Amino acid sequence: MDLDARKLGILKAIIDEYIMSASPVGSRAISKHEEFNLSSATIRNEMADLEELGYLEQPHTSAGRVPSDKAYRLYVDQMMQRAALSDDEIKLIRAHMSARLDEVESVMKQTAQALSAVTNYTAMVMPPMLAANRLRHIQLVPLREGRALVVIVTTTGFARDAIIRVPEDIRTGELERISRLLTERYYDCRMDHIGEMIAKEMSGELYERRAFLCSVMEAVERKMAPDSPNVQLSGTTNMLHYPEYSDVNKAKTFLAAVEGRNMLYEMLKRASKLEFTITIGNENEDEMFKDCSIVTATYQVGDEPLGSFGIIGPTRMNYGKVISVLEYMRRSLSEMLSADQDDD
Amino acid sequence: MDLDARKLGILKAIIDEYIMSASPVGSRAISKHEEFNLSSATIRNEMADLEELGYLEQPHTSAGRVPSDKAYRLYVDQMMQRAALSDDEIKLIRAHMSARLDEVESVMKQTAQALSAVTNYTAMVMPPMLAANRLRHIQLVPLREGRALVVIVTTTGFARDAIIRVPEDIRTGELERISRLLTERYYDCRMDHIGEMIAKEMSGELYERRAFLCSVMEAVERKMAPDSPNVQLSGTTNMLHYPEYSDVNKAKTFLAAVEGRNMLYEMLKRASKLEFTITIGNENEDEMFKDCSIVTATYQVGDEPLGSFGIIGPTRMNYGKVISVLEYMRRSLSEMLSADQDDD
DNA sequence: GGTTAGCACTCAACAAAATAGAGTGCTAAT
DNA sequence: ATTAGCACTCTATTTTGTTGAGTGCTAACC
Repeated sequence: MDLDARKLGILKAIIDEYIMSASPVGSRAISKHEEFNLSSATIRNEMADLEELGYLEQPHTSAGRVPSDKAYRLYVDQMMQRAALSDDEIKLIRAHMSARLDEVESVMKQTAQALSAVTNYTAMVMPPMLAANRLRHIQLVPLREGRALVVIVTTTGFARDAIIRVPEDIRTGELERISRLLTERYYDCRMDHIGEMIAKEMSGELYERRAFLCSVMEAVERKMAPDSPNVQLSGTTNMLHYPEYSDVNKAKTFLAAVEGRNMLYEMLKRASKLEFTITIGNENEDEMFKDCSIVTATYQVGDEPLGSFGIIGPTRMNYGKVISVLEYMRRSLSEMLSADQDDD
Repeated sequence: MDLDARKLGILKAIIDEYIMSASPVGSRAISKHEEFNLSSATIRNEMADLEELGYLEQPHTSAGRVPSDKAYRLYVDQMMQRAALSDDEIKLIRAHMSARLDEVESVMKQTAQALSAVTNYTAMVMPPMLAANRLRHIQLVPLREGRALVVIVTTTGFARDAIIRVPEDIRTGELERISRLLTERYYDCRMDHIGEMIAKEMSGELYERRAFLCSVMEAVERKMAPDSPNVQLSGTTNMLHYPEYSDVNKAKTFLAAVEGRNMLYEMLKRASKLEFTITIGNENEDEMFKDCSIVTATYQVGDEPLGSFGIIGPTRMNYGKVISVLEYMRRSLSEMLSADQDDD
């Protein structure tokens, strides 16, 4: 007994139906599909086979069938068709993204909002990893005694700042000189290489201040790396619409898992190595997400992946739509970041 | 019939009991309090009176009584005693605040987390309004054609940046000169006065660039103002622990209201004019929060209020504890911001 | 007068029993 | 290979009964 075309068709019909309705699909419902033109009894036999093959599950005898994770995997890999975005959906996304986008953080926020609004699932967006960006400007600003603010600007217009300690023997004037020297020397260098380069620096004024400069770069690097609390979340409560979460406890568990953000951050970081990922139910390592599916995409400038973003929903998720939306967003986000970041 | 001492005592007992148990309080439960030494029948009579006076409500005949918003108001104004923080609670707060606090945003985040962890309600923290801060340094950094990044640092060590448009006729060198001029001229001026001052500027190089400088200051001012998405939220899911929200729909409504943040932001902004505010149930203008109570406090540097933060919980909230916690946080936050913001 | 015991009454909450309906698996006929 | 038919299973829903906490009122009590 193997998966012939008819079984595949029936399986797809069941999955499509279940994604819509969220309740077990019976043989009668499928037998009504005209393209099969089979009686419910025949469908029943096929369903029994599909169950034996591990693609369907029965919540209890006398209930319809529910697709297994294995079935969703097959569906995603082979049978699913992408759902092109409707004009309304594109309009909805545009509406969310139309506000001023002069700051990366707000782009991330709006992206998350747009994603959750179109899909009705939970969206997460990881801010760009700036390691591959290049230095444009570095400025040390003296504050009160023994403290200074370091501001870094990259060629793509991202700025980060951090408060640092300044050794006693550095006078105010020198900070300005160091700023100029650093900017000059490391202009257009990859951010993640500068620290190393300074450590190796062998000559001139910079050499003498090496220890201080290393502490500066350490602070900067800490700020360049996106960290878990910076993951933008939106639509966490969307999940409460779905019958899967009509039980308050399930909802609580989900929301708590998501609120922590750490897991999500780890997942997104891992996912940023691939253009797209789809992880279904049990494929998720994390116990909390065993009955969720997570779809992610990566955004980039040129060939350099900057970060990733994704959707969390029930395994019974509208994969076709979600993937289309992510694809659309991936493109527009990448465009937005590599082209202008206008201020109005 | 008026509120004599005995009625007041009974009312307080009922409120205290209801805050603990969340279920309607019956006459027998109160008659067991030794300090009254009255039979349940007498209590029943008193309860009937209290109901007539509007302090108690009955979910249905044959259920106990539940305090009304009016009762909570009386309780908060006159009968409540503050609950001093236990050592454990202080330890818990410290644990949340001990991580590196080199960035204001992370202080806000941690404050929110600490608040929600100690109180088990939902916490919100509004970032500081920097209007009253004074300028330390301003730097214009050229990016690609026609764009620059402006970075502002205040005496208290806050930094903000924004991308701005630069007119064609300004050469790169001039940006540097303008930076120096601005820093020199407006050093130690209140942030919210600089824009005005520039507009009035009548002489020298700055006069010629007035239009450009105004656009710079406009961008800066936009960034200085905290906005609704920057309100830090924590413990939104805490509410799901309480029986008030065991119904998924109630939970959904609450979470949706809170996720928007706009309302919260508006409330916090209004509240930042007062040291403390307590708003109970119906006193909340917003329909969504008609069965919540909101307690806020303001943090400041010197006499200047910077922003405020607060707790949202069921009207049946442990007011004494919440107020103590907010008082503690208000003090430590104000200290933290006016003293050092160390980087380690 | 205030206080209290006593009692009939109310009502939500829970549990047990009855019913309906959707769906299955199997068998025998086509 | 397909299908009609039927007995069977099991959940979900409705119905009915039961319990217990709590009330309001009255009449007795101090």
